[in-house]
Amino acid sequence: MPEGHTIHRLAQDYAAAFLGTEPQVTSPQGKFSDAAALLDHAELTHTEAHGKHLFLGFRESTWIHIHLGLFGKVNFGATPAPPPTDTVRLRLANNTSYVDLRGPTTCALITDTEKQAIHARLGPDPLRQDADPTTAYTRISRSRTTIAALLMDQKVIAGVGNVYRAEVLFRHGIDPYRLGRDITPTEWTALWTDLVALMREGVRNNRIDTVRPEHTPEAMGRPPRVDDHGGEVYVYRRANLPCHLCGGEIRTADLAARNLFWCQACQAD
DNA sequence: TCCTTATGTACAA
DNA sequence: TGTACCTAAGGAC
Repeated sequence: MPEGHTIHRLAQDYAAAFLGTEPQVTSPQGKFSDAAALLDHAELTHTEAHGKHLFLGFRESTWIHIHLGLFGKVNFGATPAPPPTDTVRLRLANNTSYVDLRGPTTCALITDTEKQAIHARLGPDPLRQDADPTTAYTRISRSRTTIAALLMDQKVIAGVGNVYRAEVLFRHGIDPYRLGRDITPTEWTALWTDLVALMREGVRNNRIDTVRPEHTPEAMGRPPRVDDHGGEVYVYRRANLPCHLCGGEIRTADLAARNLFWCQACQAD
């Protein structure tokens, strides 16, 4: 489930299992073998996330840059580690834990300078202490692009993906096709504040829940969710189903090659 | 067994 | 805007 909350959770989980230890580093699949050999039994000294980018720091100087893309998955376990399957790009293993990375879009050895360049091209991340939401609003308020597209643009704001995009716009009654320049400062403050809260909860629970307590299935007297993405949501992947609030049909459309979901009645300008 | 789909991004034209 | 890339699960046959 790779949106920003997943990556921040992974940074915590990698740290909990491996920080301060000198794990065996291997690439059973082979695509990362050379780099793995360089880091084998080096101390893991840092883990960090910015948006959907994960950084594992070794020996205070060298980083593994990981981006899960759409398909990447990470699996932690206790030793003894089972024999790796042939899709494991990266495995760390110490005396107590192992972790396997499969299918990442990026898994590369980078320097501190290269890492700085990645931070520089990413927008503020609601899950980071150093995030400044006004830099995002500066871009949004000048843009003729839709707010739905802007929220997915990692240069504008880092870590929001298709689920948080759809859900936060619903929670604030904002039409996804509204242009960035028509989003008021008040609306942006509310969106950002809500993203901080939702994504923090996402890290804590390792899943995305966006439905307010008063709108849960129990509170509304409707059947529990049937979707399998893991959390309780208002509109994401609920095309043609009734809106939890107004009963209208949830709409879906293609926007920049991604599926957009929204309730036309609840999200009118 | 094949086909579709997915919470993402980069690059070519 | 289209396409390529990486993997695995679920559903249609």
